[in-house]
Amino acid sequence: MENRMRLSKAYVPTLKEVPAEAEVVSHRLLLRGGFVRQLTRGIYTYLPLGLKTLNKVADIVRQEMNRAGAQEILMPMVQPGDLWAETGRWEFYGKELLRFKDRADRDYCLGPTHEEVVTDLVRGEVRSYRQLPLNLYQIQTKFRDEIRPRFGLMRGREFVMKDAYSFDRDEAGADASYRAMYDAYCAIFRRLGLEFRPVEADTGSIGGNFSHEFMVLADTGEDTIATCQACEYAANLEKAEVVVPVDKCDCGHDCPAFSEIPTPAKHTVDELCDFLGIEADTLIKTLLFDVDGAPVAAMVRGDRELNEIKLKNHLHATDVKLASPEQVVAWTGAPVGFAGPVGLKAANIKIIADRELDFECGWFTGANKADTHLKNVDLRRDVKLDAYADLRNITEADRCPRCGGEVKLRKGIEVGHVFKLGLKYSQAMNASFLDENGKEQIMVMGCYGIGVSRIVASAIEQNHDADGIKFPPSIAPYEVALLSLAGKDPEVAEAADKLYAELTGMGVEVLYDDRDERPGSKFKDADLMGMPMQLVLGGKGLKNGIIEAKDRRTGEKRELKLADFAGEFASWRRTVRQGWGLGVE
RNA sequence: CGGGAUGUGGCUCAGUCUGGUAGAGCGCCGCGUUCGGGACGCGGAGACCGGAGGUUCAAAUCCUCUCAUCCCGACCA
Repeated sequence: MENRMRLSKAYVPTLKEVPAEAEVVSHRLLLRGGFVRQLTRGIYTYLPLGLKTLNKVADIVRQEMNRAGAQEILMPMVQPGDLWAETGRWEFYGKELLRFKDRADRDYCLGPTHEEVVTDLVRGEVRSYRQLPLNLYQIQTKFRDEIRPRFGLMRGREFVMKDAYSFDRDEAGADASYRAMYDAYCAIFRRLGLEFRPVEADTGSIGGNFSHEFMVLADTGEDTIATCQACEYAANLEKAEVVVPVDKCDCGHDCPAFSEIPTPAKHTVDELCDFLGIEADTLIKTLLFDVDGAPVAAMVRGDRELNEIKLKNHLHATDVKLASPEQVVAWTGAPVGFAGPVGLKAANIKIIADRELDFECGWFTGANKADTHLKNVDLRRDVKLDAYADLRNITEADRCPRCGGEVKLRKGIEVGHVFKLGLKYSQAMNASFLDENGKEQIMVMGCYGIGVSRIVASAIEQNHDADGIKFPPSIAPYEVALLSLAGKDPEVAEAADKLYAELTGMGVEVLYDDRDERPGSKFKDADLMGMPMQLVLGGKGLKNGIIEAKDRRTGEKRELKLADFAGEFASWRRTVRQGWGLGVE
């Protein structure tokens, strides 16, 4: 890879003003810094600087994947429809799958992921247990016709992804493959210089015992993760288990019989609390769901958030959606806002309560009657429940499910996901092999994704300031920005040229701002583009035999002696990299 | 898919309500003066105002349709 560039000759169109279409920070800075340009919604061109960074991320991913024993391949982006029919996904994948026909009217799609293609590849070639395990990966452009692409590179329709697929002879082998990928991912994100957390994640429709997401921590992230302050536990909010202290109940379940209270037009928890002068944690909210076509009432305390994923998993359901107002009327006999567990109308409606509701009584609930609620409800006494379950989101007031430590909620951006596929695809597509006994076995699969282009965006979301990007040294397009403030002074220009040559000779990647611009523009552009180290050579400095060095991350400046440039630079470089948690490579 | 908003030189915007034939700043080209945190002067190039149709003597402006882009939502009773 070319490791240097003169800015005077480079296609790096920086923008002084913020393009109107960009809302989030990474998108704005990528446009302003001349890294990308948008072609159409969710689809971007990578300009030289953007591509440089993208490739650096890809290289780190590639090196660690290879180190972990995976082998790189490149599969086609265009895939035949009948392959997708084999796994049933031609039917189920939905509109994210961009479909089209060729001249012979055959069905094709643009690959949003490659389980079908890779399984087809492997089933054709692998016959014996001796050929397993196998881990194949690629770094490739994916296309998903997202409902709503947004945030620039963060959620594009076309994006670069590393996807790996492992094939093992049995569960134990699959576990080992999974572990190897988990470790490789940790190594990757450490080398990228990003603050990240592997978190336990919901396995979604794929199923399987466990799955981890790799989250880059950033306040602008769309995901919420719960992390323990004491142990290693971290989980996606949708997965994080809530532990209820069992000694909490001291009410004796001896409250008086429930009775109706009039609550005219009080539909929401807030309205009800204001009206009755009570706290939200003394009432139960009852949410009605259409679960695979059947009615379900789910209850959580008034101040809690119901977690739909937990509900879905508890019921082993495939489709959970909030009931429509019509369904609510049909099932409860009351308009929306007055549902409660006592006397629910719908036949065979399932009633599920969050676990913590078991430890108190005297609840306020809806009465299944317009403008009416109940007080003094005791779930044990008054309701026939189908189950208690962990249904709500964890909060910072809860304790770690592993060690009881303090839990903090943080925002993150999902940049990697590892999970076990089991037999889902290998069975559907008959990817089998013969074991030692000559017996046919189905391969056990795993799949492992990293959003390469999303990493670029999330690195910026995590590391920026008002002036621009602060790239970690490992993925900055160039490690050093060398600014020549020569003006008309040929001596400075000459000295800067020499430094440029010297640095590249030392194997340092340099972006050399040799443009005929005023110093202010160069400073602004350098800060914007985010190279971690800035070297500024001006007339005064040259006279005094020094060059100014600025750490973009901290803003800290120091002066390096030109007489011992190589030595002083090397030591400064070490300092800067250490600040990023990186060694010298 | 529902809601909201916006399309005017490369970029950011004004002009639209109240029709009269297009403006500013930045950027770009030339010359000169400048040169350590986005300089200044003079001269210049660049837009059939997203597209189509309509109303009108006359449309960036009014009407209809359409295309594109952005934001919010598509779960908390």
